[in-house]
Amino acid sequence: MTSAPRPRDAAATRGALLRAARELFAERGYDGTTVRGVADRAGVNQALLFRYFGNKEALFAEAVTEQALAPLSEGPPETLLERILATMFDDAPGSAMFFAVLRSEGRAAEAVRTELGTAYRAAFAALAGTADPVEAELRASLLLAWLLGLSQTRAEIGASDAAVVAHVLRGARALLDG
Amino acid sequence: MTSAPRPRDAAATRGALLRAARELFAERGYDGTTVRGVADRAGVNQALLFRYFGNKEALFAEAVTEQALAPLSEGPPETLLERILATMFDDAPGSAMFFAVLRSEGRAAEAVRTELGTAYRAAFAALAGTADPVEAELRASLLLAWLLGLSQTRAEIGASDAAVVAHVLRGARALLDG
DNA sequence: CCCCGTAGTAAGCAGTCGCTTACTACGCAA
DNA sequence: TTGCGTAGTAAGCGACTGCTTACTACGGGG
Repeated sequence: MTSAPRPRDAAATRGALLRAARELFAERGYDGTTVRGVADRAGVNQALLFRYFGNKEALFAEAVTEQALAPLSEGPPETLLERILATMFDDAPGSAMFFAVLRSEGRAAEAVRTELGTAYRAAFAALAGTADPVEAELRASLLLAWLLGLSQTRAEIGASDAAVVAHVLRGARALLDG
Repeated sequence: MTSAPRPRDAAATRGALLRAARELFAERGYDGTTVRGVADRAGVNQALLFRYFGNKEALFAEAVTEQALAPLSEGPPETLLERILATMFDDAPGSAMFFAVLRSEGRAAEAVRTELGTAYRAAFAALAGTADPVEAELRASLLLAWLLGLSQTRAEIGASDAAVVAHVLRGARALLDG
């Protein structure tokens, strides 16, 4: 019952590891994700994970950063919030990547976290209805906090996704406009 | 350099463990807190922690539940939000107990988390400006999510606490009133 | 055909986790 | 004074963590 060895395809193996890592990091955050878990889900020997990525932290950065930044450049800034909310209530594996990063505590994921946080804060600040940049950034920070909290309590909100999205959109608009 | 043995005072030892546990759980959440860390901070042998509380989960429940529910009965409902925000930006150790609970992931802390979440959701729902109970609970859930997110990103919000509190109070009012 | 770079594997190391066990020693009651 | 319940201690168990090492075996270039 010993499984057949993996085909010798380094690129495919790397890709499988990245995909598995995205799913698990999104699901459980940094600390809650295990390198053994990633390797198992990818069907890849654990040692290969370290050969290709060096360590868990580097795997996290590579697996997560690009995809988490994607919504920023995937459409017009005015629809950023809608698109984020859509991925948040999307059940596709690894879709809520952005939130997995923010949720990941510990020093390990901190670099990625501040990078992401800064980028999104700037994007939201640009949407704020004020000329004062300090005020704009504050409003953006508050919105970011809200999104983070929503992503974490989403399972316990006993309302339809559509209703939640509608409320959040309205509240966010009010928040950004002061 | 062996330290003197602890005086034989079970109640004091138990109390020291509870205090240390509250500080660490508030600081690092459930998973991030170690029973060894709690025992060390309390200056108590690790085995005593298990004698008095059974296991980590029971220690968490006993240390945290009562204190986290305190704001609900400490003043009039209309000032609940103000009081929560005050403790959130209070630097006293273990003051943000409520948020430590919500932040703690994993099945272990789940019982306490849902208990707390339910209680606070009900309290906020009662403050909502709508007769529809479903709508009220939805607004309460969204507010709860916001508070959770704020407690986690508070360190990265580069504005004065007073400004944040003012914004949140205003936003929360708008959210609850629809 | 053989050699060697490299993809893949199996096993295990050191450290940490929650938790347990076996023990010492204090202090009150008989 | 002796006995016993219990507060406190030291050590370690098994499981799990991130990571490493020593190895096998595939496959293209000389």
